[in-house]
Amino acid sequence: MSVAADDPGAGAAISVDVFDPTPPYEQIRRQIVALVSSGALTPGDRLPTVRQLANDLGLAAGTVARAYRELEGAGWLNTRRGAGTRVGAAPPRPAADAAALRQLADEFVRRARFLGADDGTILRRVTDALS
Amino acid sequence: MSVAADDPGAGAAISVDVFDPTPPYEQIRRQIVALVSSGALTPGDRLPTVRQLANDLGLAAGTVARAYRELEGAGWLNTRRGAGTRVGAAPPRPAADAAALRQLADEFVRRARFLGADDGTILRRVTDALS
DNA sequence: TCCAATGTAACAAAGGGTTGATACAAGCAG
DNA sequence: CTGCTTGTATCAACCCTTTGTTACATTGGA
Repeated sequence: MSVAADDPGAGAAISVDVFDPTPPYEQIRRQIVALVSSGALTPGDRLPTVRQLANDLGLAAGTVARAYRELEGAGWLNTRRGAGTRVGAAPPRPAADAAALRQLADEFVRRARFLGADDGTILRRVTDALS
Repeated sequence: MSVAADDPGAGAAISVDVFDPTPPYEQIRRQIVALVSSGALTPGDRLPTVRQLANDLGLAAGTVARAYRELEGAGWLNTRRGAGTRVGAAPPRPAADAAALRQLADEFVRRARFLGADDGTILRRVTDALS
C-alpha cells in the first residue's frame, strides 16, 4: 500500500511505501532522481513545497526537506528559501540517455521481481507494453 | 563500495552496499528473492550459513538470520537447525500481481520511449537487466 | 513597506536496526 | 553416544531516522 502525492505542476507523482524498510527520505530521493533521469521532470520544473509533499505523504516536513537537501547537494535540484525548489539546470547526467535507460531497466526489473514475477513473465509484459 | 560474498555452492554472490540506507537484512532479502526468481538459485540449492555470510559481509550473524527468517516465512527458503538453509521446493512465484506488473511495464515503456529509445533497445536493456 | 510562502535549523522523544556476546535447540556424522 | 555444525533466542548498548514543534532566514508579491 502506498500514499500518492499528485503534483499537477510537474505532472509527476511521488509515493512512499510504508512497508519498505528503506527510509522515506531515501525513497523520495530515489524517485526524484528517476523522474529527472527519465525526463518526467525537466530543468526548471517546480517541485511541491516540503510542507505540501510532507502533508500528502503523511510525513514530517523535515523528512521531505532532507530528501531535497541531499538532492540539492548532488546537483539535482536548486532550492532557495522563499522561492521553492526546482529541477537544476544541469542535472548530473554525463552519459545521459544510455545510463538513464539502463538505470530505468534495472529498477523496473527489480520491482517486477519484487512482485514475484519470473523472467519469462517480465519479458512478456514488456513485449505487450511495447505493442 | 560493496563487500562481496562469493558462494561457490550456489554459484551466486550477495553483497551489501554500506552507503545504501536500506537495512542490510533487507538488501540481503531482496537479492536472494532476485536470485531465486531469476533462476540463479534453484530449489534445493544450499545457501551460506548465517555465520559464514555474516562474516563475509562484515555483519552480525543475527542480521543475516533475520533475512533468512523472513524469507523462510514467505516460502522462499527452507531452514532447519543444524542442517542449514536451502531454496524452497516451491518458491512463491504465482504471487505475480498481474495488474500491478502490467502497470509497471507500461510505465517503464513510457519512460524509456521518453528517453528516445526504440523498441529493440528497450527489450535489449530489459534482457541485460534480467541477467 | 508589509506579509505570506518557503526552506532551514534546533530540540527532545520515540521507534527501529545493528552489534557483539552468550546461550540454547536441533540436525548430522563419527 | 559424542561432538560439531547450524539456526534461533535473548540482552544491553549504540546509532540512525522520524516525529512534532517552534523559531528563524530568505524570497517575492500585494
